[in-house]
Amino acid sequence: MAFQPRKIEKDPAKREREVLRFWEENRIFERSLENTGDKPKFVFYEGPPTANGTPHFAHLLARLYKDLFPRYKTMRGYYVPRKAGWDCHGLPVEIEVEKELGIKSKPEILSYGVEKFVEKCKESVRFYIGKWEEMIRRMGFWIDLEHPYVTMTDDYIETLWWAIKRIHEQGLLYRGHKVLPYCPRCGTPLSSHEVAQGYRTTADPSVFVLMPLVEDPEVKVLVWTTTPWTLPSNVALAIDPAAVYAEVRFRGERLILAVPRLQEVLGEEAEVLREFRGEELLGKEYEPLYPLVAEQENAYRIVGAEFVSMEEGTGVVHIAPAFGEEDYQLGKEENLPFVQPVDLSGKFTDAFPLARGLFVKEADPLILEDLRKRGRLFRAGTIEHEYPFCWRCDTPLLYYALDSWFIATTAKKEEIIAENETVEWYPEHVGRGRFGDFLHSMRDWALSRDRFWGTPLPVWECKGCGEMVVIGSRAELTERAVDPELARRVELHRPYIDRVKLRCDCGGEMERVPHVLDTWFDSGAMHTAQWHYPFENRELFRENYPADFICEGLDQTRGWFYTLIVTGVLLHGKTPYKRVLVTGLGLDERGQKMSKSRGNAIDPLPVADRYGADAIRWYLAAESAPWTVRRISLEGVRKARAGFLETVVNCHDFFALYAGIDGFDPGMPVPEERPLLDRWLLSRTAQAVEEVTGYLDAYKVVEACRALERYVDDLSNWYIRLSRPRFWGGGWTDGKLSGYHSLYTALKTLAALIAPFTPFLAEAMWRSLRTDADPESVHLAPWPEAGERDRVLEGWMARVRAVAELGLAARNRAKVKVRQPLRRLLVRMRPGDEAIPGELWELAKVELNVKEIALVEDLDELRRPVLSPNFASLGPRLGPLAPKVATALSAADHAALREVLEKEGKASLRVEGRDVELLPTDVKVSWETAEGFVLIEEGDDAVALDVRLDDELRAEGDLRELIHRIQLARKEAGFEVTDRIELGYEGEIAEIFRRFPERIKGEVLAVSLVEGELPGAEYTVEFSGDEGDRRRDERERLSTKIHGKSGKIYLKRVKR
RNA sequence: GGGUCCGUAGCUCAGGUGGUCAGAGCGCACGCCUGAUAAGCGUGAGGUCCCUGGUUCGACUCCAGGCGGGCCCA
Repeated sequence: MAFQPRKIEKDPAKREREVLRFWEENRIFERSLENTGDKPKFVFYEGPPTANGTPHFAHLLARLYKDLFPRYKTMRGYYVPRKAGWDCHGLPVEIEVEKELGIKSKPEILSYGVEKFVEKCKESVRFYIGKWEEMIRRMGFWIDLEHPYVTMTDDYIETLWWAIKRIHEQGLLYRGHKVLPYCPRCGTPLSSHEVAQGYRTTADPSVFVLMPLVEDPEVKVLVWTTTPWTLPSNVALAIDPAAVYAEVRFRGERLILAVPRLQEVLGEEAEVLREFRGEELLGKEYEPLYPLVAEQENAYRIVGAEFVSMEEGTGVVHIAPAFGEEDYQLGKEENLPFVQPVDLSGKFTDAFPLARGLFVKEADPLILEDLRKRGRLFRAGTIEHEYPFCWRCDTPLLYYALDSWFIATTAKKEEIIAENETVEWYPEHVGRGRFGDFLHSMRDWALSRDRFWGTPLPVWECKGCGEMVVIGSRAELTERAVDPELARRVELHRPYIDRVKLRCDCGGEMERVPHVLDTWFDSGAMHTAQWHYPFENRELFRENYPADFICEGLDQTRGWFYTLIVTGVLLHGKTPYKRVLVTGLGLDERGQKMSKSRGNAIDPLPVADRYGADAIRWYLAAESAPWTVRRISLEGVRKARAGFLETVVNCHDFFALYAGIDGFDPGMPVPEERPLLDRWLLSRTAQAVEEVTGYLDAYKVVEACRALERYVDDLSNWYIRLSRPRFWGGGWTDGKLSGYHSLYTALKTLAALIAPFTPFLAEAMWRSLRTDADPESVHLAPWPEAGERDRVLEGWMARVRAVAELGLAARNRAKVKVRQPLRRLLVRMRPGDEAIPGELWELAKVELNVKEIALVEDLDELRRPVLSPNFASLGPRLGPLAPKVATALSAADHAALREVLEKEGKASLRVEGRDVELLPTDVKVSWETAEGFVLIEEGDDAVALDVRLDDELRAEGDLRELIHRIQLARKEAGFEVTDRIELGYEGEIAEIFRRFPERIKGEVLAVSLVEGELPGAEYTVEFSGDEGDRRRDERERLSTKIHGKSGKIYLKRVKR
């Protein structure tokens, strides 16, 4: 097939859909994996999206890097398998289904039917997986969606069971209590984000009670609480051992409380009897309010705790382990008894007869009244504070110790921390700081949930003897099942699995405990469960553990990053990931966190169709570091396209246009001698390859993007801009051929370099540029090797370009159009300038449209200093003489005076017959450039442009203007760039035609010039308008006079 | 309350180890170019580099404190 580059489709949606179709029809992704199967592995783990909502823009962030690096590594010759994954279980899924069914509590689910409910959950999950797949495909994210791991499959669950059993075998699985915010009406604990939704200000009791010390009942410890109903469950008092406490006399009573609380609680009335440190109180016993714990020597004593606050209460905290997280922890540390006279519906049980059957909050008055009667109530009032309510039913939440299963992660804490030290974190501070800190403050993992849709906890218990067994596989289940046939077939979800009973050694029957697993365990164990290890794929697992690279949002610190490393260390003794790239949060344009519930989520698909997935990808990659908080703006996406992407397309299309016209083929011989401009481009291209490669190896995406932007700018605004004339001429020259080869190499390299970032555009370019010898897809191509650099040439070119820019600035200042040729540009020499070849200066000459560039030692001849008096200095020193000095100064020889001042540090000036000493500070120096020059100085660089015109220059200026107009006319007439024309002219402009007939014919592809009207002209322009007037449209500008000359031209295409 | 990140032109953001680093892109204004052309280029205006101290010959850059914002956790 002949080499045939073609212009790139401008509509991004259309372009990208074509590329998607190409990828699909030719199985490019699959083949990129097949081709690299024997290469070293670069292992990637997919953090599974929770399939309970539609993906939005903020989700793209991590996704982008999860695609970019695998693509890059693949091109670098690694094998990068990418198994997709879906996180299917969990409360969010249940809530989504509850909404759909219009129900909102556990009892309602039970009456709806757990089986039907669970089936609804599956349906919901499948629906959202479809939504995610659509987004992933459209954005060009390559991941194996055909063979994902799906956490709700029996195979996946079986591995999780195996994992639980392994953990149990290490003695790390135990049953305990966890205090959770709990809704007694719904019968379920709430997750933290649910609790956060339900906080509001409410009035609660504010109660002070008296706790007499056993050693001296006249002395009473003062204790404060806002939940009187927890007082019956009190088992201890906590104080801060380091704080100062006091015994005071107050209205005849002797009370103990913390000194910092004294004023607020008791006011001025209290008389301090003595002060002492809290530690003195440790171990003292007190008389309980309600002795629900009999004969327990551990209860009703004073203990120390870190959390005791001096901001509220009395500095003595009432401890009820059943009803507070801190209380519970303290209870465990101090081995306190656990008293829970409240059932799961929030009502007092027989254990507390006084309020039996009453809802706890309703029992408050009863308890207070009882305490008052017994003289134990010191004071009772109310307080307004923030308290959480159930977001579904508005019941006040209770902090309640629930029966729960734990993994003793703290037993492996040091090992986990040590493993984390080996992980490369980007940015580093997340690993050391946020994540490191979190590991140090590790608690045991509360593993179980009282819900329906999750991986069932594989623990069976005997109703008879209480024996417990952990099941680690389906085989084991079948072996012990009362009904092996059922066990062999049963789906491992609730409610199905709960029908499986096991035989107990005692002869009794075992039933499964009702819990399901925290969903984080599901995704956290994906490193193993994705392979259904150890039941299958043992080899695959070994080859793919640990991952070289994972990438997720910062919010996964306590989520996936944590659960992965915990399960990894517990199951395999080693971190499951070597390298983590953390992405920041996605905010909307106003800086609000983007989320479905806020209603500010942006759907990526319409944006992709409007600007292109590439534009979104480039915007996200180039805008700022992965881990920064991003305000996501559609305007930014638009600009990414308008800026970088369009420029790349234009560069390519320029090549495609001319290479097509000339029939260039990459197989053509490369000329021996190549212009310096081309050699520069090749060196510059090598530099770009080096930079982008280096940055990507260091996971510096923004820097890589910036390097690409600089390169494309050089390519477009320097190389192509200067090379255009080479491609215009007909026929083949070495220069033209070399130009095509150079540009071709640059573009093809560029296509490869941008492939990980903007895979669609890269592919479109590659498909246009590839030859039969190249891979079909840029994503099957190897990463470019950096060619040889010529740093000397790079330096020269940088210098020449800087001079050209200064020259253009000078033209700008002089308000002389580039179209008007000028005589010369003077350049103040810098060391090394003399070595720069004329060929390079030639480029600047063309760019600046000057006849000559002259290097000179110094530009001072073209300017002279103007000294003006500095009265701030002269005035104070010379007083009335100052104005006279000023007058004398204006008549002096400024150049000479300045030289003396500079050399001697002072000078003398003749003023009214006597000499006055002048100091450098006495004058201000400004410069006046010689007539006819414009001088521009920037840092050490200086140039002077000679802007004087002579007849010859004017005539050439006229010529250039005329040619420009004729070209405009051709375009207006709708001619093709290759069309040859006949040209007629008349009027004042005729003199230009007569003076430069050949140059005009050559430039505008005219085969003949005719003075006078051209018969059969297709297009006519009359130059008659006033040039001074701006703000005209193109057509009007075209028809103004040419440097004051009017006239008329006629154009006609020549039939081929 | 603890941890952590951030606070630089109207907007989005860059600014290794302290000394032309006060920058880029976009926007705006004004020009230029025009055979890449519903593209391209240049110039300009605009900022107490959050505040206050400190270290230093010198701090946007280091230290301390504060203010404001985000996130995680209590």
